[in-house]
Amino acid sequence: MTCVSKPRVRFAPSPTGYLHVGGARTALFNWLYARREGGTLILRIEDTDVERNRPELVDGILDGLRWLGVEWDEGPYFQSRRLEMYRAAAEKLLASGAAFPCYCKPVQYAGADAAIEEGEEGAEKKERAAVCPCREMSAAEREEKQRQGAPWAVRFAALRTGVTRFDDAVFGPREVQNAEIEDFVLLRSTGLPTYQLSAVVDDIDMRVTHIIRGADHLSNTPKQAMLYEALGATPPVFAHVPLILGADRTRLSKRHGATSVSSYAEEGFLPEAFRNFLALLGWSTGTDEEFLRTTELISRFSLSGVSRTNAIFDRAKLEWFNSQYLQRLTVEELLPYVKAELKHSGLWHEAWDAGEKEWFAHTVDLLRPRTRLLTDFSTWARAFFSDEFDYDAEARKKFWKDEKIPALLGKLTDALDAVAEWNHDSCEHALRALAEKEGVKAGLLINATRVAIVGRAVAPPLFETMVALGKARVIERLRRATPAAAAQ
RNA sequence: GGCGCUAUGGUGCAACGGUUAGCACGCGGCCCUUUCAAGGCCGAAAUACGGGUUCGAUUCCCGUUAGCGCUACCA
Repeated sequence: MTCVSKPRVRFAPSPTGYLHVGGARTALFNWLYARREGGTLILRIEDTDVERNRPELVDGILDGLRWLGVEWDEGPYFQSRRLEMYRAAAEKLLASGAAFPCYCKPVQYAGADAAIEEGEEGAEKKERAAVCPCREMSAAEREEKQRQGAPWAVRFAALRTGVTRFDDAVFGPREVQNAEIEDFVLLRSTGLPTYQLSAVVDDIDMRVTHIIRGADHLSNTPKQAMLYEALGATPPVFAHVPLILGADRTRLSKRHGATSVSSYAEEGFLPEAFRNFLALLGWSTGTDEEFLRTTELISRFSLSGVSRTNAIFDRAKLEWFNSQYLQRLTVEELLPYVKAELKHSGLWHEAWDAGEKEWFAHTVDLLRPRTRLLTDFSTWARAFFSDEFDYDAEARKKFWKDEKIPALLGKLTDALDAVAEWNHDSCEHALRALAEKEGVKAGLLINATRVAIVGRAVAPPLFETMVALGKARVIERLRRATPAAAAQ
């Protein structure tokens, strides 16, 4: 038996924006793989683009990962603090002839294609020869350029013949004609490395064994394979995962609404539900199973189950997963999330963590079958946690329509006030007896009462609601609602 | 433009040469019912197109089309 060393994987975001769902899914796959294989997850911040880099966003990305439950074992490392390494690598390549100094002007790119399509004046995409002219420059010419102090970058001398191969755990063995690969830049004229260089140097230095990343990097992987070769290192296993697209099949962006992980946290999604949903975007167990808790996700995860087709982010399904978790978690598991939600909306009372702990757990349990998002606890279920709530206009219109309602509510108040032992059955008995005596259907009174005590048409079954609220509250709210009903 | 990847209902996934093409979300209907959910049952809905290979193609090969990606001194 050969002893296979534990895999080392990494998630390497660049701080040019928040943590979006695509990055989150990549991070999740890396984490699942590391946990499944008993390996190590490294977090690396790729902040080598001084133009687009926004250091203040790093904390947000870290927070997003923490919320997601993706825990890294090493890092975060910052590429901006490892610049010497990249320079040394570039010099090594320069010395070996695998790279050369380039004095060309940077080619215009940003938005060039789009600008041309829009018929923009003067927009022109400049074509660069696959082989940079500087590559053939004589030593004398170079000296001349150096003496003039011309800015220069380090460019990789891509192989011109033959093929470059690498294996992808998802897409299979790949083979690319070297003639297709251009002389790409390794070190900018500013001395900062490009992605190609810094990623490879770091992955070698950090002994990364599996690179699990978005399929947008698939086309550039041959370049990196060449770099590994030139640097005298063995390439790791590559595993490119399909991209996540918006409903219009284009790459997810701000236009598609919420795309940041933090926005889902704020909207009231449970991290575990989000993980379950995200894991199934581009991966499956190979069976029909879908409801997979995190421990199952970890034990079932495998690179061979990763799909090769881009997936569209379906919010409706995410919401379904959330409602499932809201219902299937144990109350104990759910409580901390509800507590955080109520705290966030200013409805939290410390007593619910002390003397009224049981009441709180019971109420959450009562409410949860009707919740889809955590925020439901502080929006439609507000009346269970606060005396300050309003009467929903639609609900009043629908259930306080009958002119007998105000009188009935008044009589019900008296009947309930007379109830000695406040429980489900005594409340039900009092209400049904009144309905029968008044010759109205119980449903009429039930629905009107629900609106009166919680302000809306949607709530758990009435008598359970009454017990949860307690006698004093119910009586007080009925007295408050009766005139409002009369005004209806 | 060049190079590459992909292609099963509206969406996410199954079926990895032989199934009445399965599951889930969403959608429609019914049941349950005290509102609204949840739950149960039923239903509509797919192998992009054209050629091969094969006794037999969703599955293998080629082409077309479409989508996406890369083609930057972005990552």
